Amino acid sequence: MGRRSDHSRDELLSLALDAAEKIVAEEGINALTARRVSKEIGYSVGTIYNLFENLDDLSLHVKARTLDALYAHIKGVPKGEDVESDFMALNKAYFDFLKANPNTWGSILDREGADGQPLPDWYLEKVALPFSVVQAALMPLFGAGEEEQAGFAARTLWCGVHGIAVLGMENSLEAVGSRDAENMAEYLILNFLGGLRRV
Amino acid sequence: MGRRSDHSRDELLSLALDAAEKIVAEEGINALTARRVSKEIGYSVGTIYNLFENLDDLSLHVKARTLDALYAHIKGVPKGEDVESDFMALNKAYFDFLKANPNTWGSILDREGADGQPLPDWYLEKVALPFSVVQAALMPLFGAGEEEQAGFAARTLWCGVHGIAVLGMENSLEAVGSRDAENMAEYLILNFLGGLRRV
DNA sequence: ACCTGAACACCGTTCAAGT
DNA sequence: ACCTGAACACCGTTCAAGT
Repeated sequence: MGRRSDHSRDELLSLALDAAEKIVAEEGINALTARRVSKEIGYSVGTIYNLFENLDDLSLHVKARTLDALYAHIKGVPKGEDVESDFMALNKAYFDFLKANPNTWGSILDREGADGQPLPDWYLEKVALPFSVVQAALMPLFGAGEEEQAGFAARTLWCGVHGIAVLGMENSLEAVGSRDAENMAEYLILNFLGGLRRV
Repeated sequence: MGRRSDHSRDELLSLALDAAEKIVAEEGINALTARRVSKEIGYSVGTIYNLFENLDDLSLHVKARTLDALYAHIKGVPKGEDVESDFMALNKAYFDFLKANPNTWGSILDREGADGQPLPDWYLEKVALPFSVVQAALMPLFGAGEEEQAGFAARTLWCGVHGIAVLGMENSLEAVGSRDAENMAEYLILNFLGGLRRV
């Protein structure tokens, strides 16, 4: 036994997260186990617990990577004058991302505190970033100084889109009578924007 | 060992589902295990597999009970002339139900086919019932013969509300900057209805 | 015909023991 | 200081053996 020093702590973290990300991408979140990751990187189980608090912590870091990738993917979406078209572009970028990462997505925003623990701050900040993109796209419908209201609208709208996306990417939208989640999301967005414009 | 005939098959099903429902209500879906249920009803693990295909099947039956209860809870909500107030009442009934059954709710509409299996028909029918209530409440905004379009709108809107509810009932709406899921749902509904009226 | 429980192949997590 | 792997207390699922 004993130290190996084959890898620095940072390298080990990278190795473990790469392996975990791959497992989730290929086989879904349920295939992610500490033992499996340890085997994949050629270290013992104990080492995983040296790197992460527990399995929840490990999976939180995998999700954080996905949030980073999502933010990178949507923040560059070009914007024009027309709020409606901007949102359609945003919606498309969002669904493109989900389709490219169906397993990795899934339960990103879902329950974390299986143990009732609140989510750590560094994670909450990552969750907030994609919402800030939506908020920015919504600002043309709000006056200067109404950022807070726009933020509320952004969270409302995108939680709704997320609900549709989650039910759509998993198979249960069939349960609900449609397989076209992306169209439903567009319909939700357009009517929501219509309602905002109506005032 | 051998048969005991203490209970008929139907009684056994009832006992098992009652026990399972209680476990989920008190400790969440993750506490539901075949061994635990068997212990609770005083039979061996094997008997659980005599009653249900597997743990997924058991949990699907628990969720089905929850859907029955939800439908019973919202189908009697009184309706007036005003679509907006009808929907506020519906929204309140929905959230009252979720608050009363936080653990039991959770992942009702979520991923079933962990194994990739499609959901069974008897379950899909139970999922559809609550949506039919929403569709009915939406009909004043649609012409006669537009049932299908109203159905699409109902699924869109309520998937959105569900998304907000799921993120709100679990703790992750804090991740999103608000703890008032019910208000967000109302805001989503009112603007969506506003958009529909705008045509 | 039903019910049991040992058996198999897994888990998450800990921690004494090694280098 | 790091890494190991046996140990503990669990899992889901199966199926020969009992009544």
